[in-house]
Amino acid sequence: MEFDKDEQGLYEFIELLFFAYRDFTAGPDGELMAFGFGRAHHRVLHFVSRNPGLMVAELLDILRVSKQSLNRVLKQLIEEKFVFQEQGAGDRRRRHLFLTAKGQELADRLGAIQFEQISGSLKGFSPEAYQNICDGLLSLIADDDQKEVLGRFDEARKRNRGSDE
Amino acid sequence: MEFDKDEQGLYEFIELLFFAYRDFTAGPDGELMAFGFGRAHHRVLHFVSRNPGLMVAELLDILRVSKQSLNRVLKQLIEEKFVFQEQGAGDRRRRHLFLTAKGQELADRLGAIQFEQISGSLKGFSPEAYQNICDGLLSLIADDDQKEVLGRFDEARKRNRGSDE
DNA sequence: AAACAATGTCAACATTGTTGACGTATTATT
DNA sequence: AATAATACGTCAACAATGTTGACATTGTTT
Repeated sequence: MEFDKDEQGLYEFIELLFFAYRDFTAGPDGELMAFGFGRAHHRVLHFVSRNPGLMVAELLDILRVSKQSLNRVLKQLIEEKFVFQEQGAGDRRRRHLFLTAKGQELADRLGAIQFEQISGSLKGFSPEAYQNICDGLLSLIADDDQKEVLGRFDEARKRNRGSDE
Repeated sequence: MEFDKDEQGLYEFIELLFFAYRDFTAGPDGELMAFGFGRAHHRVLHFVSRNPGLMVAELLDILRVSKQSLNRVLKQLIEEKFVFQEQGAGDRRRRHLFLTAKGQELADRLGAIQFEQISGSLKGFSPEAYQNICDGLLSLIADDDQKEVLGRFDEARKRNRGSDE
């Protein structure tokens, strides 16, 4: 049996996604503006925080923006010492990205804001319902990208195994 | 019983929402570019299509942008005859927005692209799981806005009752 | 008449995206 | 060793979309 795909319902789904994303991303804006940063900076902080040692090329693939566009915000984050680079051990062309203590602190603060939003919104949902939501969002991601996303989830979980629990 | 709110899971949720929105909104871009339009134009076409007779002030509240920003794209859509205005019957200061035949055609084409994306992604989900996803997205919307969103859903359903079925 | 409301408009500017061209290390290939 | 390819950085110009501030128009309310 399948979900009900009447036109009304699909239009409502589109709008729900729009409004949810609108309200969800608006949360950390205040904190970011205090540093003269925007959402582009937030995205970099987030993904470097979650994937320490991330290469520029990988970040470009995640964000799907041009390297010039990324470089503009990355440069600021490096100059202002929120992010630093390390030359690759094997291949020294590669630059691995990490957060400084200052960068990690900001990333964590932004994460905490979003944690509260999500927790507040989804409290009252059963684990099964929550799992359905996650599965649904994953399915909305382009097929080719789903593996990459899940792969990074695994790596992050491996990385944080033992240190958190 | 509640959903599992460990840090890993919440970070993953944030990223799922980011990637889902990224891939979902990218779909209609090609079609839009053919007309020299962008996502801002798409949003106007979508909400006017769904809420014929919508006023400018309401559209501003939906999109959460400045009137100057909205006016720029709205002006183009009106000049190029995708949208037209009608003076309010009671209060003649108000401008009610409607799509022309050309505008409706484009809006429908963009809608069809997104319908396919969603249907393709969510086929295989049970109606219950689908309902969980919709409920979850709704909950992510700011409390004050949820009523407005649901109110417009109701109006749209009333408007289309009888004409579709 | 005066105040208020809904909309439109002009101008200046910020953020974030784009493309094109070029430079610099570093690594891989021939 | 020479050449090509890779990973990254950078300069410049430009486009889309957001912002604020100021002001005009028109219509409604008091």
